[in-house]
Amino acid sequence: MAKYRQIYEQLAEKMRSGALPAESKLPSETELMHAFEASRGTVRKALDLLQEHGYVRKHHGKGVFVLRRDQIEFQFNGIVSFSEVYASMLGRSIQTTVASFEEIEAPPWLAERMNLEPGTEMYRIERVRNFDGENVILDVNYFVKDLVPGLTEAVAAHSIYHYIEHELGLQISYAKRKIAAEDVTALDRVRLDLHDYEYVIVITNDTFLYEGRQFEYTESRHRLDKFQFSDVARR
Amino acid sequence: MAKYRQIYEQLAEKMRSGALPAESKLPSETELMHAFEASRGTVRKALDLLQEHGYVRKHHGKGVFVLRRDQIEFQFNGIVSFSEVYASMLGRSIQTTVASFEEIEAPPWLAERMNLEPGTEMYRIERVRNFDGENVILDVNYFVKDLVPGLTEAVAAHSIYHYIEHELGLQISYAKRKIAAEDVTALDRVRLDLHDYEYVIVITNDTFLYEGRQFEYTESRHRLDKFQFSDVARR
DNA sequence: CTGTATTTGTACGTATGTATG
DNA sequence: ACATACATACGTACAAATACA
Repeated sequence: MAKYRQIYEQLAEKMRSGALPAESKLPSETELMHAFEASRGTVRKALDLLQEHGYVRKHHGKGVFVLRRDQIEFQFNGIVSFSEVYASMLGRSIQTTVASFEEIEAPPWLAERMNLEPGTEMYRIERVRNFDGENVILDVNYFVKDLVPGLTEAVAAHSIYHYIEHELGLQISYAKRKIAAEDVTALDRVRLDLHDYEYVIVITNDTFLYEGRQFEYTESRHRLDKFQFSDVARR
Repeated sequence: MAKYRQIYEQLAEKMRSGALPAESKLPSETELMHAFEASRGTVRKALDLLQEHGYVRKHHGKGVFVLRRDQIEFQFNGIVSFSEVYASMLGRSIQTTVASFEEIEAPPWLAERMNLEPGTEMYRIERVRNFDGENVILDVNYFVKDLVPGLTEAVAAHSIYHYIEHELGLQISYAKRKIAAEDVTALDRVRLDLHDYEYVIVITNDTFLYEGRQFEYTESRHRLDKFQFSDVARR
């Protein structure tokens, strides 16, 4: 692992364990240089990463300060699937059914979007989230088969992310999300209890591994009235 | 402005204008060094920023490639005000008009939400964003007068965040945001060109100063078809 | 398949600027 | 005025991934 990542990990671990408590000031860059036997640029790169990930805040001329932990954890929620976050927010349970589970070759639009070879083998999964007796969310997942081998319908019914991280031991790095309203499609009408709604809120999700390779593309399609998203942003 | 930011701006502008089209490869770091008369580290810092903001994707050993970038997009990495997001999007006509500017006492629902004394003095501002000749976004801002003194209609027409940070020197710390669809209100019908849309996407925003005091509550109401939100979630 | 050139990634060292106390 | 701490910028060297002859 790169040196600046090692420094990042060690400092992050100290913050999580409480050895570096919230509100406290980190040692200066010069001190960290000596402590880790690294150049200042390398130390700075680790600190930049910590700030980007919400662990610390740098103040020109003052120092680097540890942020409160609750905000960090909130950030962690961000990468988990929306339906799960949504469920925990409402304190109710959502029932998931796997509506479709296929192995396909990547269609051209997806291959281009994910920067894959045409014809790459993929899993395509449709899952419906039922809340209070109504189907309100449709998740369509595409996974690269090579990167996420051994996916089954049983896993899909449980938690795919848990499988990826704990069973396969893959490290998820980041996800790009986009939220927008779209016209209802024929598939939406089949899978969801739409009533008279003509639009759905669509969350597209491109998820990347630590090495920067994209292993997933997902569309999460929500009925308008059952959609809610919240987060905390920092300067 | 820092040199790496200038390089960032110039490259970003070329991508927005199409001089550097999507999918194309940027000149190598060495070429950019000579073109901008900068060191490689400086060029790299600009490229890192471009990647962080979703303009490009760097590929080890291959090069740096321009990503697709469609319609109106909210780049929500951190707290960003409207004019900051769209300042860069010149060439597409976006105009802001202040539709209403009042000094009021905090209504009960707001006092409770912001944890204020009943009757706290506030500014209430309505601003309409016109995109390609249509009014598509309505912002309703509430500011605590004591914390943001001297706000005027002229400031509101320009950039309130710029005023708060640079003129008043206040430190914004974090913002809680929520996004949901809501029924169109009478006010929406007055201010926006809604066509037949019966719903708007509403982003509510509670913004806090560094000491933890809330100074702002804002509702940003978007016409369905002109709403897009994107961000990057990291582990 | 093999070496070579190209391109980005990491790391180090140094110098100077800017904000804070 | 002075010291401290972070920000920017330059230069150099080597490693790692990729492309190509």
